[in-house]
Amino acid sequence: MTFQTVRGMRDLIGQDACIQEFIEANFREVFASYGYLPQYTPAVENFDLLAAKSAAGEEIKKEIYYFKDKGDRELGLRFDLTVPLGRVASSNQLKMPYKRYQIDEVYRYDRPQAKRYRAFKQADIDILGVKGLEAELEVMLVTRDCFEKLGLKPRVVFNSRKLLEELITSFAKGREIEVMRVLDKLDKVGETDCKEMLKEKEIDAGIVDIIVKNDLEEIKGIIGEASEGLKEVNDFLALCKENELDFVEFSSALARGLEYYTGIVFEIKLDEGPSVGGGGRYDKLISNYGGQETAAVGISFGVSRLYDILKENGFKTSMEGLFLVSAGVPVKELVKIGDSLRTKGIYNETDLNGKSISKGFEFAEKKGYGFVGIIGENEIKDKTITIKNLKIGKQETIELDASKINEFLSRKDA
RNA sequence: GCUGGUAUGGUCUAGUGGUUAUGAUGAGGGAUUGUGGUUCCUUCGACUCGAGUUCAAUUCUCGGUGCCGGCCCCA
Repeated sequence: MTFQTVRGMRDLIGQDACIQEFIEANFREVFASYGYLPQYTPAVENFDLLAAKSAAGEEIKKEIYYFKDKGDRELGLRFDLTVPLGRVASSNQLKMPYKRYQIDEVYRYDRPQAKRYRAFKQADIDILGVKGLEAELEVMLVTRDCFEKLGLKPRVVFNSRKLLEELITSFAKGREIEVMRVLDKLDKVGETDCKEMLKEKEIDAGIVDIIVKNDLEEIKGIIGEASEGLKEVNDFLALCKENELDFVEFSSALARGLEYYTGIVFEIKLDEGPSVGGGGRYDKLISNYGGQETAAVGISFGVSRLYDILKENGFKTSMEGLFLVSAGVPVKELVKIGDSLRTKGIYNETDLNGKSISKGFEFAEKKGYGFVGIIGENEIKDKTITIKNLKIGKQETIELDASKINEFLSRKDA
């Protein structure tokens, strides 16, 4: 009898876990370089918080993991990292602007499909207390840096919730949410089906033509020059241009599912597959949770999906440092040498089982080491170490000295 | 929540209404006691679960569950 992971959840083992760590480590570095601080919140929240109207909306409510504890309290697992942040911000006096990142697992009870899991990791950054579009801009800069670190080219499409709402209002007043849902699917189902869906709801399908053209001049003609949403979009486009963020583009079709957004919304895409991140401005969430009215912009990157993509691309992580094998000397001697190297900053792993040299090589290779250090009687006697570069097969016996070893390890070839 | 397909060791796979259910790969141990990803030996390890049909079910039927997709929704 063995046990499986629960539906829609998975283990990451060995090098697979290293790939995810690689993503997270790079993101942390980028976040830190902009002054974001880490934040931890529990996976379990009160159900009321998660289900609050201003947070989830009816659709995602169905996806909340819900349960009662032994004290009959109604609880749920977080479905994103923004709602917990909203709780934190509404119940603490944070120094503004407050910038934090959180890389954590979130849970959604939906049907597992391609790149869709019930437990998945997000890396989320948020800026609280900044009303200007500079917050949105910074979020784009962070996005650029994060994807660059992973060697991926993102495409960010954005829209303004305000603009979209104004536009829809002029076609179908009072049914904004419904129409938004349909338009959001434009990419997927195409123009004709989209119109068909609107006709079924007895809504003027003319809006689809406007959306497809994606022409801001034409939109201006409909919602008027004074439109707040329009200004927002134009200003943000100008900012992106100034900063050479050419991966950011306007799309009047983008809506996004979560209901807390109030301004600019983003979605991050790659050439293929579902989106790998998204976010936007949500200036009302914190006050809806009983806090002060607080401007807020955030974005989250889908770590689990990015993991899938790196994995599909054949990405491999490698082990830093050396794997130490013994050529006839007791393992405890190796442990001592390894220990002293480590205090000098050289990462190393000792073959604790003291297997044969050939087994040691095989093990090191499979685990992803680039170098094997061999210690035998000669090396002990001369205070040296023989290091072999596994990739090119060359080896050298050098002094047991941190700088000499580092020099060898940093040599790429020859 | 709706819907299609599928289910054999960790992974990939052969096969069958009836003896001990293939093969590969993998993992553990060993053969070569200072040089790897080669070879050889050895060990470990599977018919998704339940009900039904049947003398007999891994095999056929139905249902549950998982997995792979599509819709809804979404990172």
